[in-house]
Amino acid sequence: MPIRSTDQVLHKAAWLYYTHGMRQDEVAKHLDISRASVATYLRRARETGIVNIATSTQLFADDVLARQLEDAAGLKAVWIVPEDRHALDPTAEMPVVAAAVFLELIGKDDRIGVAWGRTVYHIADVMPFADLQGVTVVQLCGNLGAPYSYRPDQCTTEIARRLNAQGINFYAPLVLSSERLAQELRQEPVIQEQLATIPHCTLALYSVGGIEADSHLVKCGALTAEELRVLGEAGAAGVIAGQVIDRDGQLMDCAHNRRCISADLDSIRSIPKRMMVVQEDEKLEPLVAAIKGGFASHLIVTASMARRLLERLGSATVAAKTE
Amino acid sequence: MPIRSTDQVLHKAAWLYYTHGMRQDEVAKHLDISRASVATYLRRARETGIVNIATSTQLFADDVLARQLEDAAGLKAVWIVPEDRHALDPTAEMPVVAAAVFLELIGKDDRIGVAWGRTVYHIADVMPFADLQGVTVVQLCGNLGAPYSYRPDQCTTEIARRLNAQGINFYAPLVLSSERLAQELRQEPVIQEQLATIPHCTLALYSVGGIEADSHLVKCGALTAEELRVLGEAGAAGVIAGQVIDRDGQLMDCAHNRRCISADLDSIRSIPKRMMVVQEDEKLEPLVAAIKGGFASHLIVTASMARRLLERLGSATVAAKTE
DNA sequence: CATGCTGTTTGACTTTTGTCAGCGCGCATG
DNA sequence: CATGCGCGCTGACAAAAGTCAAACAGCATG
Repeated sequence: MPIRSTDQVLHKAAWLYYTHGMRQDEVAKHLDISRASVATYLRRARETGIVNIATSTQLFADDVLARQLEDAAGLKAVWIVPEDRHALDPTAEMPVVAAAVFLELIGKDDRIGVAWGRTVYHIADVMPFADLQGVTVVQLCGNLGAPYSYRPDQCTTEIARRLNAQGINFYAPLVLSSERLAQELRQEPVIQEQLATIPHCTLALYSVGGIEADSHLVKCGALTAEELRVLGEAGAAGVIAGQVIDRDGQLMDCAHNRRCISADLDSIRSIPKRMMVVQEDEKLEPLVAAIKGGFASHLIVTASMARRLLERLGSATVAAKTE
Repeated sequence: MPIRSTDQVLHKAAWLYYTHGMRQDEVAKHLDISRASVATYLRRARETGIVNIATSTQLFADDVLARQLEDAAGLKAVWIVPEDRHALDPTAEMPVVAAAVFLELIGKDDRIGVAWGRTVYHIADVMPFADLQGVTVVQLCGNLGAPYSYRPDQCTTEIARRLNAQGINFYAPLVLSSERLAQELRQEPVIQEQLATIPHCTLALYSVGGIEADSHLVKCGALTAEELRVLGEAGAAGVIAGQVIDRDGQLMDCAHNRRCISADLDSIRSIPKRMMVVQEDEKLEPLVAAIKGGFASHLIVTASMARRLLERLGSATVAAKTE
């Protein structure tokens, strides 16, 4: 991206207006341009992330339910998207909340792992622009197209672009047709090096996939509905970064997983902040598995999902809580 | 601070207006209140930090001088406050820049050490309000009043208040009249525990003090001008968190330091992000000492100071030069 | 139970900001 | 060297946001 001479004046206008609280006409006088130009500059500054306007996500974290869920599931923080009738559409709201929380969780010079799926795609789509030079966004899983979404590499790239951060992709398919080929590809230095950096991430962003016939993996052609059904009978409960996990959140020992090029599950688990976002009501069981598997430290769900999850976990970990 | 019922509606108004981009009258309709109230709420939301409007400090980091200084002094990042005639008053500007940079450097759940001095006081004074629950602000040095400034504990408290963070103080004088008493006080559990948490800080904010007759320590009565003059002759070059350091940034072996209750210098050095802000033109030598001593990783200075520092460090590889 | 105090809400008014057609300048092109 | 094209700047107007006095509600107090 070329450095435009206007960037400097954009910055300066934004600084005087937002940080010093000058009025637009004062800024205009100071910079010796028309006020109309100042207005234009300020809009551009907001659009490009030179100026960042963030609303605290406290609103969504301020909930007894959130506290209870944190305790019951051993999570670091939970955000709840309300669903009462005069609230906004929760499905549309969730990615917005997720994007805001995500931005709050990012620190300077963080390395962030981004996985893939419908949810992540929607989050990328509403991600505000910011000026986070020094941040690196890395791709957590191999590539695969889907009718309605970006590919994983595009997802990573889009988020990096909006944050003005560095995006690091790797170009391998998510699934290969043979285990041998997958193994060999994983050994390739260019792939191996990339995967080796994942444990250095400080933050991960993903959802958990379901294992129904219309799940993301099936829609994208990574697996057939039939294959997934069989896996389900064998104990599969959800999908993390393209890999199938069982009800305890452990990697399934199956052909699909062996043919997959993606972040190693233990690497993901070792990332300090693991931000999981779940939109769909049907994903209770996958989410339970993901939590058991240690894939979430920060969780964003709807109120109804939170209640069901709490109930589900309450009976699962009866011994853990008193009072 | 009591939780007011209005906080919730404040949050909601801010969310709809800033995150969803609704107009004030739309928000008013949505919340069933008058537009004038929405305007009031939004101002309060900004004032209390529920909404955070931050301008990238890139403007001040985008400078060849900054890059050169980073290389020459081995610093992680440098911000330069310009001094050209049609810029704002650099003395007034520096604390504003420092506060903005400081906010950018803070991550969720960080522990921040704050020292004391005129500069830190000015920074606290222009610190924007933010909603950083989870952040902890700790006091780096013992207490001492000064005519024009807060005490160290008030400085810490003020910054914590503005960030909506937790402030942790310790109540001991900065200097005691006898070394024995200082030593005994340092052993006190309540003090010792506090000092022990300092190496867990992720970010420190301070300046470096000078050793002239009108330096901060003298003005506050911690030392007489004469005592400081003698220390200067013995090789003192600056002051870090109340403690006198020599030209290499090492703790001076002197009575004052032994009578001081403050963060151990090695603890300070072990903090990953050490943000040093220097306003005064006369502080070149103290700053050189502080940099040699490893007390800065992030530096904020004026353009002229940056130039002099660069020159000084260029020839610094030779021997120390007295003036 | 009236009284004064404090803090919130609102309608009406003022100020500030957003927008957009049109102008002017630089630059490539015939 | 004239011509036309693209782009950024501006003036004037419309829209939105800020402000304030007055009304009001809650609450402690004489």
